[in-house]
Amino acid sequence: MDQKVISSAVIKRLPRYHRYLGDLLESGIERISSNELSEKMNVTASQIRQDLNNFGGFGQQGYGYNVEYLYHEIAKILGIDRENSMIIIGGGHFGQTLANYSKFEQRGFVTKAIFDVSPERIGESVRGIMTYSMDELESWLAENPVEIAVLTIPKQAAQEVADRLVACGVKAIWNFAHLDLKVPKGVVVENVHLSESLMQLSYRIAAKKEK
Amino acid sequence: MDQKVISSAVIKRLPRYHRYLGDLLESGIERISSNELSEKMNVTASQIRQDLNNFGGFGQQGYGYNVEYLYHEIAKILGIDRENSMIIIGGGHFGQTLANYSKFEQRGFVTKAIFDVSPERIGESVRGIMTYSMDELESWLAENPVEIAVLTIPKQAAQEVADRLVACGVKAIWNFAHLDLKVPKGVVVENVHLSESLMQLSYRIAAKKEK
DNA sequence: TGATTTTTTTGAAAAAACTAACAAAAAAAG
DNA sequence: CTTTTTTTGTTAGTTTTTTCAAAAAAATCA
Repeated sequence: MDQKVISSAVIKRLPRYHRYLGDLLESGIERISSNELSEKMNVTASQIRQDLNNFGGFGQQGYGYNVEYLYHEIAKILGIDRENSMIIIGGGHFGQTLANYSKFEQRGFVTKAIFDVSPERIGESVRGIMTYSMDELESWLAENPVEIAVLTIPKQAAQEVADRLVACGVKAIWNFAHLDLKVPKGVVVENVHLSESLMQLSYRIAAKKEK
Repeated sequence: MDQKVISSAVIKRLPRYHRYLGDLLESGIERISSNELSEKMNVTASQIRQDLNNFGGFGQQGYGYNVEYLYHEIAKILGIDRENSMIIIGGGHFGQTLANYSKFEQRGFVTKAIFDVSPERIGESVRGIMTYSMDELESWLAENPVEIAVLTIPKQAAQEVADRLVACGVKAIWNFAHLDLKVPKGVVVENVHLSESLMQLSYRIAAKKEK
């Protein structure tokens, strides 16, 4: 029923609000006004208020926002107030690094398994997370449905694997492969293209030199 | 002299154009019109033409764009037509993974050294890239200036290290630490906040369920 | 209680991003 | 060599996003 579409510009800012509120929470600050927060975060107070009001009124006139409450409300909006289970496809350096990264777990993103094609990796485990053969993908997922599949495989294999994941009912892909995946409507893909990020940095270096 | 400021929305799209042109080049296609490209990339032809025209007229009426020429021109704009040297600060899993990733090298991003605080890592090497002590950072950089420093350290240490890097003349930081770095004007920072990316994915999963 | 603070909410203005349209140039066709 | 077609470069128009302003409401604080 909550049919209003929130612009992606707003969504992108939410995790940052959440982070700052987490920092405030840690330093024991109980309340904050949009004005104070705007100074810390270097955005306008108006934008903070408007962003938050997309989801409801979390503040109180004359008081501001309760840090802990707002922190948890944003977590709810972001869907990180519950467990999100993940599998990692691709047990190479990158996949293992992500499996190793315990910060994700603290946010509720729990990696359940790693899948890989190469026989020597199968059976290995990282922090207790087992590596299975890609052949077992379908049967494993049938028994253990997950929210998110993380793709850390070469782009040549990525589309085919994505198709298999979608066929197994996976509805969200965190894609590190350097291509644009084609998925049916209803499946969400979030891309992390590191080389593109690096190129943007490079552009800004180059652009500065020209001046 | 080239004082026109290009919007970051345009910059973000350039690497993607470059990638598609690279694919076309590999499949031996010599020319392409903005219309054909727009179909492949799922953007409007108008946007492609306008984006490119920010940097000059690379096409020809009645012909379209020469794939190879445009590919190299975009590379020039992005500053990836030359070597960009990097150091990685933080020799943990993530730092090592990035050092291992040879794709960056193919694009001209060459990692020269890794720096770390923990004694057991110092002296280790990844693909011939040596790990040095953080104590050696200043002296090493004095001898070997680099374009880009990659920060893959915990956020607690990140600002202090960034300050040291800036003091050594580093002008660009690729930041994986989960905080907003404060740097003087003239230093560029490109953030990769993986947990924020994951949260955006999580939001989209949660938002879909509500319908 | 009454003055003050600060959000909520609305509306409008300004800026940014995107799309559509078209003249001009080149290529292709006849 | 002329005409038609293609397709860019560029301008104008539209939509989206952001910023700004201000009234109303609610809570705080003295």
